Amino acid sequence: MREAIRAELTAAAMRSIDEVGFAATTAGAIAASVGVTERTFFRYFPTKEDAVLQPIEALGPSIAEELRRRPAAETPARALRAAFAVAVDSVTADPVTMATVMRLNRNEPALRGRHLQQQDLWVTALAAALGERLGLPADSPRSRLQCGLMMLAWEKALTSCYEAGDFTRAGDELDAALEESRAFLQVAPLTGR
Amino acid sequence: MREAIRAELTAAAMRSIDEVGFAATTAGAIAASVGVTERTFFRYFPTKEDAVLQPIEALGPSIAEELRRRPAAETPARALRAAFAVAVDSVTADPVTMATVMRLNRNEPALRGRHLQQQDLWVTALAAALGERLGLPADSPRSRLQCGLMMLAWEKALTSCYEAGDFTRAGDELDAALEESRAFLQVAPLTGR
DNA sequence: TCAGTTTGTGTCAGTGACTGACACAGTGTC
DNA sequence: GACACTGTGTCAGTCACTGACACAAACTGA
Repeated sequence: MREAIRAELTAAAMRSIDEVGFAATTAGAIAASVGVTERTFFRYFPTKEDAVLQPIEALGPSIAEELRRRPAAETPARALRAAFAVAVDSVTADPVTMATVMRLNRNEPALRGRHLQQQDLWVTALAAALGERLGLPADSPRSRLQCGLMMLAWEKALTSCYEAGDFTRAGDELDAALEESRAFLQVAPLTGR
Repeated sequence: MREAIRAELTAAAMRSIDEVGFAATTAGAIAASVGVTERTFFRYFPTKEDAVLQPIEALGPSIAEELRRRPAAETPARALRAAFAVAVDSVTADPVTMATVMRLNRNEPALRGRHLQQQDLWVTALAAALGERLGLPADSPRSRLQCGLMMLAWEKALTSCYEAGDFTRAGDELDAALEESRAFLQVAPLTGR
C-alpha cells in the first residue's frame, strides 16, 4: 500500500464531506477524484468512515504502548495520565487535523458513531495494558472503568480545546477535566434517596 | 404501527442473530419469518441494528425525564443518581431482555457500535436536562462530563451484573462503580510527571 | 539475465441495507 | 357514500462492501 495514496484519499474524503455532506459523498467519487478505483478505496479503508478517521487511528494503540512503558511503581491513575501525554503531544503537534476531524464528527452522526466505536476499542486496549500492571484479567471491569474515566476526561478536554480554538492547552484541559470529575464525585453520599 | 409486529420482529431478529450471527441475518429474512415484507421491516426500524436495540431504546429519555422531575435543591450528582433509579428499576423488572441485549452486544461489533451511538444520544439528552437545572447551555461540556461519568458507572454496573448473572443488584453495583470512580480519582496529584 | 514471486491495481459480478414512489385495502368519520 | 388515514406490498433504484480473477510493474535470487 502506498501511504501517499492513503493520505490523498483521506484529504479528498474530508474535502468532499465538508462541501456536500457525508451521505452525498460516495466512495466511488472520492476514489475517482484521486484517480483510483472504488475497489482500491476499499483496499485502503474498511469503511467510508475510516477514511476520515484514519489520521487519529493510531492514537489509541500509541497510548496503550506508552502505558506499558510506565514504571510499575506508579499508581494506575498516574500511569494512565502520563500515558495520555502521548495524545496531548499528538494533538498539539497537529492541531489542524484534530480540529477538522472533530468538526466533521459533530456534523455527521455516522462519523461520530464510528468514532465512538474506535474509542471503545482504545479503551479495551488500554484496559488490557492496565490489567497487566495490576495483575487483572485482560478485560476486567475495573480497569475498563478506570480507562473509561480517563477517556471521558480526554474527550472533555478536546471539546474544550475545540470550542476555544486552542489545542495547545490540551494537557491543562485534561487535568482540569479530571479535577472536575473528582469534584463531581466528591460530594457526600450519593446513595440513599 | 402495530406494536405486536414490532415486538415479533425484535424477537425474530434476536433469535436469528443468536443462531447464525448478525451478518448472516438479513433484514428480509427477519421480516419473512414474521410474515411481512422487507420494506415493512424498515418502516418499523431505521436500521437492522435497531430491531435488536429496540427494547432499551426508551431508557435514555426516561432517565432524562426523571432527571427533570428531581427537586431543584438536589446537587447534580444526587439528582443524576436518583434519575438512574429509573434504569435500575427497568433492568430489575426485566433482567432477561437486558441480559440478551448485552450478550448480543458482546458478540457483535456492529450491534455494539450502534449501542454506543444510542448511549451518546442519551448522554446528550441527559446533559440537556441537567443543563436546565444549572442554568447552563443545552450541551455544555460540564454537564456532558457529569452525565458521561454517570453513564460510565452505569455501564460498569451492568457489566458486573451480567457477569454475575444477577441483575437485582444493579442499584448496588451502580453505587459501587461510583465509589470506585471516586477512589480512582482521589489519589493525590495526578499532574506533574 | 531470466524465471519466479510479491505488490498494487482494474474489472466484473454479486449481495444486502436502505429509500422513494405508487397503488391498494381496511377502518373510521361525517 | 364520499373522504381521509393507516398499514402494507411492489418495484425500481442507489450505494457500501466483497470475492474472484487477470494483469502489469517492481523486486528477488540463481
